[in-house]
Amino acid sequence: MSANDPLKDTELTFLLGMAFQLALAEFVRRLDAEGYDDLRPVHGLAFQAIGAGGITSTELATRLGVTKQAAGQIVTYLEGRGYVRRDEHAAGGRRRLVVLTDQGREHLAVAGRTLHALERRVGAELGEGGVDLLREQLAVLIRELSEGDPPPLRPTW
Amino acid sequence: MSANDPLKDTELTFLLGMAFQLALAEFVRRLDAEGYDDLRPVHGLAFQAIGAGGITSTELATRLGVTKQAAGQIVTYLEGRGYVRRDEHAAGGRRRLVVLTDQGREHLAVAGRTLHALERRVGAELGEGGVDLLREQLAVLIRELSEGDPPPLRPTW
DNA sequence: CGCACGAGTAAAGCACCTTTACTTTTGAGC
DNA sequence: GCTCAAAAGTAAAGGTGCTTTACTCGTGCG
Repeated sequence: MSANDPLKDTELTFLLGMAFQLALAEFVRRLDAEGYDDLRPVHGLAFQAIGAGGITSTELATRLGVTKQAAGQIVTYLEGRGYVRRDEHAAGGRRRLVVLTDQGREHLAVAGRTLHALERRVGAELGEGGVDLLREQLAVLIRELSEGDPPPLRPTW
Repeated sequence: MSANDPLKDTELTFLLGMAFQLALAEFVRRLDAEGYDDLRPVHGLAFQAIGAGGITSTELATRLGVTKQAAGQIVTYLEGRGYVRRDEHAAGGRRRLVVLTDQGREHLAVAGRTLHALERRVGAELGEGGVDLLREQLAVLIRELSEGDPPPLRPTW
């Protein structure tokens, strides 16, 4: 019943954790190999959140589920590395719009390709429905537990 | 295509992360409500790893993917709280066998019930195949990315 | 009986986030 | 126009929890 497959006895919550950490570790490992060894996992989330349109530090903080000071530190780090820039914000005020530099956009593209390659690799092993079915199931779970808007993806437990 | 459902545009890796963190947060929230507010997520993993048979600190360290010092600190904390005990180890040496106390076993039982309730709640929302299909897909993903034995579930990214 | 090895412990270091406290800019109400 | 609350951002210290470095203890092998 169990001796031959420890995963059978592992709680769903922990299966999710293992799957996440393995996927993330593989993602970071590949990026390291591409020369992005100055970026931590949380930076990947930041890049996704900044995206094409830019974002304010405070909004980034919300998306990452951390304080705005922490978000500010992350932005400063990425700025120092040349991945992002603090521009004027159209809405004025004290606001600054954090946008990707060319280098940042390039990284985002590489990260996207890497994640998609990973997804394809996993999809090839999944049975019928493939990765789309898994995605849909995860979406159902997320909607059920978050009761509405997508939750922040915090860098620590 | 996307404006109405941000999850559609979210990378699989990050969906896994959100699902994991939501499930874990709900788990901890329920345990808090039951009076276990002295326990952090990593302790849940420790309880699972110690289980019925006990474990050594070093083995626990491996399972959690941390140093043995960190594992020792966790054990000391749980010991101080009355959840575990350091017994003699049958194999002798400097080894100590970390085992659950009655209080620890009770917590493990409560945690198990809580996780199963969570799993049922999610399962009710999932379509055909239900939670078993999701578990199997996650197992496939984990086996693919870990190439063999189940990976540690580290407390930080 | 000497010694390497593995378990465990101790203490300092450090990474990364939070807390507390402040400044700057805007806009709404009187 | 002036006041002031609200929100963005910044600064600096604090804290948690892990790692690093370095050690001790017990065993078994030669």
